[in-house]
Amino acid sequence: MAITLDDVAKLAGVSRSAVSRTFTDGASVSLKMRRKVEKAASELGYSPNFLARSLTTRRTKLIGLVSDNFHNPLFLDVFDQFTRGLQDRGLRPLLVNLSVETDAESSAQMLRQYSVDGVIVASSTLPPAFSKTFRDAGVPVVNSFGRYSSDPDMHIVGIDDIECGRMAAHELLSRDHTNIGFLGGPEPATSTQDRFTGFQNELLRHPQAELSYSFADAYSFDAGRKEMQRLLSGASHSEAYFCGDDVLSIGALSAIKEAGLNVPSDIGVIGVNDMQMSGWQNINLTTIRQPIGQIISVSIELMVSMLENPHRSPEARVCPCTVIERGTLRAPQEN
Amino acid sequence: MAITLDDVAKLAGVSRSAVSRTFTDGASVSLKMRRKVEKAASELGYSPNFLARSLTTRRTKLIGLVSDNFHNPLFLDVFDQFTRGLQDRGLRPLLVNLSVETDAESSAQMLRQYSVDGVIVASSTLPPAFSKTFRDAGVPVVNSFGRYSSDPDMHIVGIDDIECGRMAAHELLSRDHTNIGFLGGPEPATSTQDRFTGFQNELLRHPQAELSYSFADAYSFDAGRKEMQRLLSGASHSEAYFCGDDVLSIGALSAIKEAGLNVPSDIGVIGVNDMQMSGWQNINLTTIRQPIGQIISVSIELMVSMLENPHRSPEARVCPCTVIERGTLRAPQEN
DNA sequence: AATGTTCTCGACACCGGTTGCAAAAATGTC
DNA sequence: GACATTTTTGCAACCGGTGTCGAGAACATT
Repeated sequence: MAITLDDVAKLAGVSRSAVSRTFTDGASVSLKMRRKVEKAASELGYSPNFLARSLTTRRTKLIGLVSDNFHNPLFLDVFDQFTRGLQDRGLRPLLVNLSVETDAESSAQMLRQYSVDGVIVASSTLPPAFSKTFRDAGVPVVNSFGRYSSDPDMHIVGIDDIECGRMAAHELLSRDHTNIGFLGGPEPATSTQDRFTGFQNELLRHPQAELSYSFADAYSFDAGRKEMQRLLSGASHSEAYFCGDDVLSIGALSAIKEAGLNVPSDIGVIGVNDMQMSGWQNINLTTIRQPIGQIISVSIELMVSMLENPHRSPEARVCPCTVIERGTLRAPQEN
Repeated sequence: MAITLDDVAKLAGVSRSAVSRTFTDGASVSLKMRRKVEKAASELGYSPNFLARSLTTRRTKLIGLVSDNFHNPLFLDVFDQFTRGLQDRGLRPLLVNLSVETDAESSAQMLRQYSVDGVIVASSTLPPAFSKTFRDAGVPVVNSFGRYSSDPDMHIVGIDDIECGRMAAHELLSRDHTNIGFLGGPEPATSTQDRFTGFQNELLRHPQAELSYSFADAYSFDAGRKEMQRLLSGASHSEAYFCGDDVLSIGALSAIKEAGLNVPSDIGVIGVNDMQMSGWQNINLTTIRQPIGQIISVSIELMVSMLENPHRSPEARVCPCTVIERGTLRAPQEN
């Protein structure tokens, strides 16, 4: 069924090499030859087999795209932008879903068996050990949405979660809130820990502020709602909350409304991410934007540069967050 | 860097074929030989190169997963389930994003260049011509979320949109609504047309019902909100709307609330899809569930069976929708 | 016209595997 | 123990390409 190099060579009456050359750029072929081959090729509808080619070139243009975030609406955008960005550069995403308890180790091996040129790990929760598997196997890897380190042992692109926590604290303080809550994501996640650290540090500089904190057990609507329900049913709750992420915030907002309380007059909420939905008028969440577009384009840029120079030394790139002021936090106090 | 068959053969002191055989199941190797090879292989950390293998076996286990729905939150679930389902069967999804004006034709060619074993087109909006490219090239293809046909020329899995429209009409009628609106998705989409047809047909059977209709220009929150705003600003609006999909419905709900109207007492809304978010307590959308889990597992099942028997004749499988009663439609009338 | 350069092309070995075939080894039978 | 039968093994060709190398063609130089 499939048309091969030989078929074209035969039809054009030239050598196999000649055909190969007209299809690899930078090869020396005369115009006459190229014409002849191209004519034969288009007659037969030939196009080269990438996989066979990869055997000798050692380049597949396949990039493993690994994630375990298939439940956070933010990641639909992430996948959209990654796939488009990779496609634009002629790279092909081989998608790996590590959501469920798939064996990470075997996924890593599988990606190597497919000779991927590189791997992008898009997750804030996958253990660094996973990414290191690839680095150790000599496969370029960049960890997107990973934890910043001043001395990274692989490429990392993400935000500064400590700074992010600090920003949130600053926003709440600037609105004269003193009784402040932290409703974090899953406690073991480094992003949760770092955001808490930054948040707490900033509050400590303001002795009038009182901090209470707790954690949801997932980044999900239900987890946010459940935890906020728990908080509201207690003896007292804080005036304003920094929630671990937008989807958690939206769950919390739902619980607040159900309890008959008003946002932002009774309780304020600020989230993180600024996913699409947060801007919807019926949600209108004040949040800290994680610049996913930038994170992704930087990740791809790093990947591409590693493909050219695999021994590029690891870099950690941090992308700046910005506060998106909407309707779930009262207006800042005038001074 | 990479360890090859030869390395293992040399270390084990056996032939290349012997090594190959121990790694392809169903091959005849003695236990002794297998042990020897496995020992050498694990010492070197060898695992076979799938791509090289595919050259002779003509099987890559690569499945092209093509979609243009990277903005509908429903599809995060879709990707989650597709990737997991494929992985579970040892297949690897090569993701293709056709959201933007990427040339569909060239994407199809690229997938063939990567020798994918099959292609799953997950979209209700991509033209059938695209899927046919693969069929004509002899590549198994299944069109998920495609339009039902009684005499399909390729595998199609989806819902019966006409029936879906009918169900929506039935629900609205059973609540004694007479002044009824259809707020459809993009007009050219076959799903929009079919749902409208079914909806209209059912209403025609009830002469007291009055139908007005219009279309949003995308399946998006903004489009739904904008269109509902337009409807509400007009001279009169309907009592209840069947919206083309959930995200459209949520946009419409937002507009309704902004206009100071109450759901479901002033206006009722019913959507289609039942995505995660529709069940969130602060949205609580009454909707017609599209059984995506079933659609996906059937799609994968069909794909797998085509891999075994490529000339299986095309089937159209329709999965049943169900009404999910929540809070955006008033209670049915008692009889 | 003779010589030197630069291009272009084909032969051939290779990439990392699989597989048909025949020889060799193991097993069964009497 | 001799022979037939089955199983296991290695050889070599092949999958669809790439890339090096040397020969010959084309062109330039004197």
